[in-house]
Amino acid sequence: MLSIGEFSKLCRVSVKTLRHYDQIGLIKPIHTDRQTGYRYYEPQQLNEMMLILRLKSYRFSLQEIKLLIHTDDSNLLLASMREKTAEFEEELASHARLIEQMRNDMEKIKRRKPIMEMNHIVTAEEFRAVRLFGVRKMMAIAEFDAAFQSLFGKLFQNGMKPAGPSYAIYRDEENFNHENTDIELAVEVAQTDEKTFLHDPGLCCMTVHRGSYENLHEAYASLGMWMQEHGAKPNGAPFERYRINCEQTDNPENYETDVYYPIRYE
Amino acid sequence: MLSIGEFSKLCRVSVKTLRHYDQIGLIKPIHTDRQTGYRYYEPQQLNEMMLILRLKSYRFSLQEIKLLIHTDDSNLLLASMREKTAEFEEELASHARLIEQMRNDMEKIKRRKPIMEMNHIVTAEEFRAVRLFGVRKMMAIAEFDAAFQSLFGKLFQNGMKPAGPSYAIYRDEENFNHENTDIELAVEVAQTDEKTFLHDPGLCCMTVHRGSYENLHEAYASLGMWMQEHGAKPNGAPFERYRINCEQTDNPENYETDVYYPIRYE
DNA sequence: CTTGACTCTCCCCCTACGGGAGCATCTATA
DNA sequence: TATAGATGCTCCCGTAGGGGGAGAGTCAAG
Repeated sequence: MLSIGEFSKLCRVSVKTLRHYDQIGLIKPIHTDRQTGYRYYEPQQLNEMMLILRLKSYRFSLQEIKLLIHTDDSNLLLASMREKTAEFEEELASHARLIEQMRNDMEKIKRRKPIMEMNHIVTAEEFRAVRLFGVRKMMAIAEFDAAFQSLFGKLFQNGMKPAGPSYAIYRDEENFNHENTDIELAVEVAQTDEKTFLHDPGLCCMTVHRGSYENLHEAYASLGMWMQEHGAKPNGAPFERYRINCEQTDNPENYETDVYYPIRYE
Repeated sequence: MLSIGEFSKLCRVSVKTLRHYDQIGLIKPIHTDRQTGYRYYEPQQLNEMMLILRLKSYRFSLQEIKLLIHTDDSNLLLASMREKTAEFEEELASHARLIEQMRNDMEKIKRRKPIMEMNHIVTAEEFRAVRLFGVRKMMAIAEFDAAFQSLFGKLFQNGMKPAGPSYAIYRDEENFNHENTDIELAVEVAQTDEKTFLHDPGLCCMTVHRGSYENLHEAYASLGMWMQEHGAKPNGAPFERYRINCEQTDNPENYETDVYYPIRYE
């Protein structure tokens, strides 16, 4: 039997953390004195603790770890780990891009140039109406991939085929919210039936965004500045057209996205 | 002049976030109505907001960003960014190692083997006393690199030379604490003067840990299990000897660290 | 039997916001 | 111009993963 302090030293985890893990039921001491509340651990629990630490290093949340170690379903563990490795690999790529961008920015700083120079070219145009098939729901930007998958599934179920690029329309006229926005994902189709709709926002300002989606807000900022300069006012739901995306290229640096904002003049 | 909602849509940042940034003084609206408290932004502030978002994507905290954008010292910005890129690169490498380990673990799961198998070989030995030159202070594990730099600086200032590997001695006999532990970093020397001390912990159990330091706690857990099995009790400050570290190899997978825990028998 | 080390619970703190209540204000339309 | 509905305000609470510290109780060695 080890006191919490001894156990703490052997597993290199702070006493605070051990008490926290006890509280949330992640790892409870073998014995807790009813009178004094003192926690006593067994050396065997070091193994369990090491597993917890390893899963933590894999970025599982404590709740996830709790689930994973208290079940015997090795398939669940396997599936979760596959998911995490995929996340890590994704992050590996995005970190590499980020480092590249940081080097770029540092060069700019050395040359006394501002990091952020809005170099999006903005134009105004009457948007040529398109016929779209879409799904609309509350979602986060991170769910786009899955939502597009499901969209294409439904598309084929309905016997349709894509006839052009896909779109995201930001229907949310209220607060913009990163985690829970009212978004319609859609794709151009040739058919005209009751499951499709005509997307006809009218006069828009637009710009082309090249590169990964991480800097997409800069396109919106450019549109905002342009509207200010030209006395235009927002007029409806902005939308994005993914002209070159993961379907066309593996390298996010080559993505091309058209960003549109419907406008009106007072 | 843009209301907070309009500004929010143009910079793709939630209203909540904008109010938060106002509150902490990161970006304040150009005009705030004294009567109503309504916030009004200028489109020019989109530029500032984009800079904030970019720095945020570089993992600066909001406080750091506040400092960086409200100073004109481009050297500070440059230095901070260099630091961050270094961090990202470090993370890139550690992520790659992590992915490798996850693949390994997944293989083990598929073969129905437990992920954590304590395969450290533990032995007991009388530690051969060594003469060390060290600095002792409260620090975090993350500060080791810098602290060792400073240690070697002092070493040379005192006209000494390293005569063996370096050590970390965990003096903290109280709570183990990740962020603030009482640690003595030291290096073997040949001289015997009042600035050096004899490190003579006596009987110890020890094990060799191979690989990066991320899994070092497993070595401690192994020592803990061994002590349990052999009826030994902890007896003083545990310490690590870095036999093969970044000085000898570039690949953390090849690191070799001796982990010692002084013991006594009751 | 004392003393110092250890442990307990409880409460507040951190980051970077999100949710929601309750109320005020703005603006487009009738 | 009246009014409804959209938008805005402040205030309070919650999150994850603990850290810091107060105040009180407990354990073990001399």
